[in-house]
Amino acid sequence: MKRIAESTVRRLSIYLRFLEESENRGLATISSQELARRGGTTSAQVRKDLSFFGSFGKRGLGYSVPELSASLRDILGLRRTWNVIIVGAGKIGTALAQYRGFRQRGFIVSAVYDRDPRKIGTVWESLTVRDVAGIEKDIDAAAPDIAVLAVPGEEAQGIANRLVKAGVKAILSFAPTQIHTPADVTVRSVNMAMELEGLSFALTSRDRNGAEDGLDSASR
Amino acid sequence: MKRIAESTVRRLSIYLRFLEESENRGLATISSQELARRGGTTSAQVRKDLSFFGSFGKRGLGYSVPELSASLRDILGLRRTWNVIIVGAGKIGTALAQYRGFRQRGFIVSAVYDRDPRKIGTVWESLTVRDVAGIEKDIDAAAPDIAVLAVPGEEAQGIANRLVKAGVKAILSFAPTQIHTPADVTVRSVNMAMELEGLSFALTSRDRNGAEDGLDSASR
DNA sequence: CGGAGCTTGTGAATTGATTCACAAATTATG
DNA sequence: CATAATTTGTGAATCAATTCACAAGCTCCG
Ligand SMILES: NC(=O)c1ccc[n+]([C@@H]2O[C@H](COP(=O)([O-])OP(=O)(O)OC[C@H]3O[C@@H](n4cnc5c(N)ncnc54)[C@H](O)[C@@H]3O)[C@@H](O)[C@H]2O)c1
Ligand SMILES: NC(=O)c1ccc[n+]([C@@H]2O[C@H](COP(=O)([O-])OP(=O)(O)OC[C@H]3O[C@@H](n4cnc5c(N)ncnc54)[C@H](O)[C@@H]3O)[C@@H](O)[C@H]2O)c1
Repeated sequence: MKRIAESTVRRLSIYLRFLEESENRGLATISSQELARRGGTTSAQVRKDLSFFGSFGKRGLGYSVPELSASLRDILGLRRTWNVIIVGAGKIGTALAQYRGFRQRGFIVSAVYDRDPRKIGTVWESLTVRDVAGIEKDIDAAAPDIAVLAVPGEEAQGIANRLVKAGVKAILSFAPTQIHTPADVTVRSVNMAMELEGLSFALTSRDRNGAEDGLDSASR
Repeated sequence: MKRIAESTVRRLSIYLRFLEESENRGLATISSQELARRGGTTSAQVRKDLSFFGSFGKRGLGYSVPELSASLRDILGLRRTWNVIIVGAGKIGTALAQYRGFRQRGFIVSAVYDRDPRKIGTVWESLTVRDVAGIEKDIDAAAPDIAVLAVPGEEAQGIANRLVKAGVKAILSFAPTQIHTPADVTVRSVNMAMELEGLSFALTSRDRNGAEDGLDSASR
């Protein structure tokens, strides 16, 4: 099977979100053009993205909203639920653990870990913060699919190593440092400082170059 | 001036973070190779990225850590501080407002807004949550550089419109919806559900294709 | 039923990003 | 000081992603 670009996968997520919204509004069909308009891309891009996985539309008509929704959920692996653990019960870990958007899409937070004795044992909505010392044993027993890293930057690589050794194959990191893992472990990272620096760069270079040098109008 | 790719700017941020770490450890020089190893890329990529902005190294020796740090801060617009406001004093807005990493890099949160009367007026570390109704007046007076959007998805576009109208030129959104703005406003978005879906896709397609189809070993 | 009007799916062309590869510059060494 | 060992900076080549452009399929309407 062809290798799918990360940018394509990101767009599929965007299309799916808009499709679900359209589904709720009772819309029956949608064109690549409309999908593109809302997703900040072009209709050719939408069709090309979908074409990697098959042929989902009807010429002259567009795509059936419920069918394309279902196909995208299938492609993205969202027909099942995923068992997620969070390491680091700090400010960001807490926000994530309580975020309803995850559960709605099938990402079930099953455990939260920390190393601070003052946090271990505290309870948030049916989740008890556990001691990170026992994480390997827990991973062995429960085989979580995805681990979210919400520990300070200096700790992140060390925890990632432990997670990988214990068998975790997918990591979402919020640490502002690069995480290195073997090739069979997928890592995504969200680096908020980097995003702000991207804005700082854009604002600065806009000024430097005098006239507006307009980047995209829709967010990536 | 040449248009700089977003991927290049992201990598510059990564290089800078590692350079600052090296600076703290007292390292005097560093090679493109070492920078690449830590940043999860190649030495040619590092040199190419830097070459868009000038020539910073010494052949045979590498780059002076403090000089390259300073140049990158300059390029990224980090010699000044930036005035940041946060809209939405919920779970994620709270975490962000208290995050020390932002201030350390010169992003100063000057105000937080919400529309919930129970939240308006509450104080977090010297910041009082203000009523979003008055945000236009405040923007007029204080001209914040960057607005962080931490409101529910349904509210995000509406707030973005108000911000743009009031003159904001850079937005960092955490809403899981696409934000559309005129071309002279830069938007970055952090969509955590999308990141998890990317992991779901990777795990699923790995399974589907039997053998490992290894993506990158270093996070993007 | 036939033609006008859309819209998909997809090779081909184009644009963009990364990697290669090597001359030029510098340091280290004997 | 000459030679070996590094490492940068950058055109050229390659690889990847996006856009173009159009044949083919479907609907709708008279
Ligand atoms: N708070 C934010 O808004 C924000 C924004 C961007 C990035 N981040 C990043 O997210 C990470 C967490 O940030 P935070 O603000 O939540 O920090 P925090 O200090 O509030 O929380 C970190 C938590 O991790 C725990 N911890 C530390 N080492 C650990 C270990 N080895 N094992 C298990 N738990 C450990 C600490 O006890 C603490 O509870 C950091 O890397 C930070 O840079 C946070
Ligand atoms: N909590 C998380 O970990 C998390 C993770 C990913 C994404 N997000 C996204 O971040 C956003 C905020 O999430 P949250 O979990 O903090 O939600 P939340 O409900 O805790 O907070 C949202 C806040 O926005 C305020 N608000 C609503 N409409 C407003 C308006 N028009 N003007 C000003 N304030 C308004 C609400 O009063 C509330 O305080 C959402 O879009 C969510 O999808 C959150």
